[in-house]
Amino acid sequence: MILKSQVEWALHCCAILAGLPEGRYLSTKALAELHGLPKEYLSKALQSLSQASLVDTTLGPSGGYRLARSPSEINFLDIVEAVEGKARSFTCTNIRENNPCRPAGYCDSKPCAVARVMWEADEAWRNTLKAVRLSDLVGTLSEEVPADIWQGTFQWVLQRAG
Amino acid sequence: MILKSQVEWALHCCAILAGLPEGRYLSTKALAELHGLPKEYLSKALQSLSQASLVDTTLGPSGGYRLARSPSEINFLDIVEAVEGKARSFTCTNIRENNPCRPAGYCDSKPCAVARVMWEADEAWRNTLKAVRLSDLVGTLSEEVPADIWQGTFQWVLQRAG
DNA sequence: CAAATTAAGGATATATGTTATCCGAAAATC
DNA sequence: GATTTTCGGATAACATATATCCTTAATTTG
Repeated sequence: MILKSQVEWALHCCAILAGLPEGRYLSTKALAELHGLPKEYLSKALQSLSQASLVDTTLGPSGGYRLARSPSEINFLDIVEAVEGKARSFTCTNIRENNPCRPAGYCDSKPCAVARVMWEADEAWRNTLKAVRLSDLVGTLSEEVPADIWQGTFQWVLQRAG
Repeated sequence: MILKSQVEWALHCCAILAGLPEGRYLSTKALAELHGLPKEYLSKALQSLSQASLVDTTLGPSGGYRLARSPSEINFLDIVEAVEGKARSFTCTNIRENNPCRPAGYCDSKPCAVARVMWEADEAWRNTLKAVRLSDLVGTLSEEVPADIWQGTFQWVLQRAG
């Protein structure tokens, strides 16, 4: 059970977009350069964010991406689900139905007890992600990343933001 | 991020083994028939349980698998990790190191803030699984599965247990 | 208006992982 | 000695993840 690397990419890109001044856009090219990622493939992750309405886009030179909402209104789960999908990590194939001792046509009233536990764990995972906002991440980063790197990065970004 | 179907299989098999009388073994063949699963491939899942010391095995006719510990001493996480591995679902590739604004040779004091959140969610998932014991599952099943199916199944099993 | 730049999306290729099957070896039972 | 079992290795089919390339349409810049 492994998340796509695109999840990591999308989270880091959103952290950068969160620090972008109002009304400005940052291109795939700049985001790819900043993180050392393959531009064309990173583009797919950003398209996922766009389809999930987490970011706005605009075309042409000076075009690119910006957050569609305030960083305090976007949480980790939003971003993870945009890239990874909303499907649960455990899928129940109802193998209890294959039990040769079951009467033909018997119908279960509840979902399988095994699946219920696995889904509960899945929900705990999602709730943890939902509880952390993008603004929290930015707060942590601005505290932990040395000031010169932090400021230098956004200076670098602003030179490339349309 | 999707768990292998072997996780589902292993959990259901353990639930059956939990109901096996002291000292008796159940074969891959019987477990595969009971759940309608490919015998050879199910065997791999059971081998994982064996390598994790969750089950004991014995060879020859009347051989097979039994739990190595009491059902109250085995939890969901034990079984899931035996099949799926203990690796975290999110792997941090440290893309912050690719930031062109970082001074050469700069070393981070803490793991990436993005990774820490993802790992926290992973731990919440694991803690939920750890909190549910195999004995809890058996308790739920014995309440919810109609008595005739429940008893019929273990009668079927006992005819095949060595 | 023309040229350059951008996001979006389709097509394709490669690598990796999951799902499965088959076989041989060693051990236990009968 | 014949049968049954677990265990491990080898292999193949299939799905998914990763990555690249190309076309199209929209937008900005000159």
